Amino acid sequence: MNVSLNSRPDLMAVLEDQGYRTTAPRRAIIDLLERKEEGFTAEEISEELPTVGRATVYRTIKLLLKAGVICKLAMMDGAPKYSLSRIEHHHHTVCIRCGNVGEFRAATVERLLRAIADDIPGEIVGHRMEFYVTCDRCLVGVSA
Amino acid sequence: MNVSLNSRPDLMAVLEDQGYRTTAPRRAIIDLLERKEEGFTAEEISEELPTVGRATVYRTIKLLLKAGVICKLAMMDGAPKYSLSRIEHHHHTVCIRCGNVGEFRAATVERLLRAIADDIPGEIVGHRMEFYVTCDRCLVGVSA
DNA sequence: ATACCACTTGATATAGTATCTCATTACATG
DNA sequence: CATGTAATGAGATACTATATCAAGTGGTAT
Repeated sequence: MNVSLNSRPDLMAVLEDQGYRTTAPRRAIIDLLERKEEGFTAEEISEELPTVGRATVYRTIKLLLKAGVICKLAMMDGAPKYSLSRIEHHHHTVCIRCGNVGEFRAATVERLLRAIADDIPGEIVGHRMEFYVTCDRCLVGVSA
Repeated sequence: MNVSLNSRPDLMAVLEDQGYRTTAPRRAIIDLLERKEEGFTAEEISEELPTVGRATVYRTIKLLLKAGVICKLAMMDGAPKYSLSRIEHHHHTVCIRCGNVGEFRAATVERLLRAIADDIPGEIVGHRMEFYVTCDRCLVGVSA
């Protein structure tokens, strides 16, 4: 068995566990996503899979979002982008130059989130946190 | 002089300082915004000012955003909302039930932001942070 | 194998947010 | 108060996403 070759969860299996059927379009979308290492847009997926309807692309993305295996995040200008979730609870860095998405998981953030709950009136049900950066690669590119 | 009656900056004056003209549509929009205590959408403003063109509403909002006197934030589902900036560097709480927007400024957040810069590769140029809550008023309403 | 039927799909229309175009209007300066 | 430029409004357009609904398909029980 080659399961251990890839530590990422099989996205299709995740959907199956939730009772969704394995269909050709979903396979195609998921196969493509699993090869995207650095974030993607819905339109990009749709364009790269001309045989799959746009609605199906958006529907599948939404299923994966609900399952928690991908994240939706916002570029600095608010434009949406998606990213595979590789680690448990994390946040994102987005390069404002090349658009690449990174994940990080800082213990300080976890502590902050707990501490902040006391400062905020009401009951926290979720949060959103993104850091916009110029990534190392782009920093080099600029000076080159 | 009644300047001290209101600690908020005069939004029109802010735009004037940047070289923008004082026009009737801008006055109307800004007068309305200054009475909005809990966040607003662009469409809402447009509907409440039928005599002002939608494009002008969006244009003016964009000017105020650039000037930093209002903030654009995202509801949990990604829907955009705007809010007057009352305090210097702050973040937002958004009630997922009633949509009201709150501001908070936690010292812990400031410390986090500085600490996290070391954990993140590249150069941080901005961030986004929103907390989704059920506000006290809605918590009460639920149990009532 | 095969028939069944609910789940899925794709094409299209539609919704929501926002910007662009460009002829017309109006501000503020001289 | 004439003038030039900034600003406006109406409508077209872009972009992200969802709704609709007839047609197709996957998984299950024969």
